Amino acid sequence: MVDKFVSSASRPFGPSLERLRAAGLRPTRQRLALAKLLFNGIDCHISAEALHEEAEAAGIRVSLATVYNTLHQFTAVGLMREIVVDSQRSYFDTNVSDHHHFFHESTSRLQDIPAEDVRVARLPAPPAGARVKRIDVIVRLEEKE
Amino acid sequence: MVDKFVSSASRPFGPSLERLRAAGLRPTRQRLALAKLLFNGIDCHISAEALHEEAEAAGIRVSLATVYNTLHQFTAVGLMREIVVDSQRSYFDTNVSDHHHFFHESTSRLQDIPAEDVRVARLPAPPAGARVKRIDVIVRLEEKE
DNA sequence: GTGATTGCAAATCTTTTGCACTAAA
DNA sequence: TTTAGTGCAAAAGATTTGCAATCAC
Repeated sequence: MVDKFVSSASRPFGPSLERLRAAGLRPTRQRLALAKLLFNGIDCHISAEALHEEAEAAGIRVSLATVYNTLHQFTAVGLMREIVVDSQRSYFDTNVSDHHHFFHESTSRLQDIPAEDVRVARLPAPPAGARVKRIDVIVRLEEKE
Repeated sequence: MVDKFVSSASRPFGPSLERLRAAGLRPTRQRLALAKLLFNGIDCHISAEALHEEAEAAGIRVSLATVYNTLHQFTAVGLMREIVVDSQRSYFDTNVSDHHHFFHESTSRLQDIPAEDVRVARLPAPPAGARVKRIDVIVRLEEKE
């Protein structure tokens, strides 16, 4: 088995492999396959169930438990982040840069709002002993009539 | 906001009964008891499970299913609102005025931020066909050091 | 009385866990 | 070989549902 890819010129598995290696995650078949689905250059917001279905549709054999594990691992190492908009289901976002979201409640679809497009001003100081970890702005949308 | 207690002398069941009637909800024993726990003048953020425990501690006999029903009914008629901060558990807020939240992740505790203390500026226009239903700002806090 | 409301237990749904098995290093 | 990672099925929580019993009006 080839265990070293010396140059980026020959990347039979694409950049996903290096991405996982750089994050300290062992590049297993399942992680590589999911990474390829997720980090294809298009920012995506997805639930575990949806990713599992997408994987099956792509002919990738992964268990749902592994999809959950993988999404949480990717989140833990900063490759993704979790978005909390629905108390029944978790969504994960491949865009880890500072930004916010529109949430279409009727379709449960998420859409990015660049950080520059929102200014959160005059925020009171956090209570003593606490530090701001992140500010989430969720603009909930409903259908117009 | 506190003027509801002014003429409580003439209201044998307190303001809860009228509050329910005004909302078009039949004032059953369970709804009245939960309303009294919830609308005591202090804004509170609570989960269904926690309210159920609080009710039991107060000697009120209510099933958890009824607590869920009641919280959703109160929310539907505008007496409360749901706050989504944790994908595993729902929180309900007795403060239905426009405001935002600090969320202490280590303790799962919520704290109000008055609307005046946050300015969300330069928000892009919502996509066509959609209307802004609400803007939620959640300031996630972690413990310092 | 009549229809709304409740309790209870079972069902559902999402997410996690335990453990034997497989695969990366 | 050695240990991390995986699948599977079962478990765990949170929430909902179905239906007979009960309550408000």
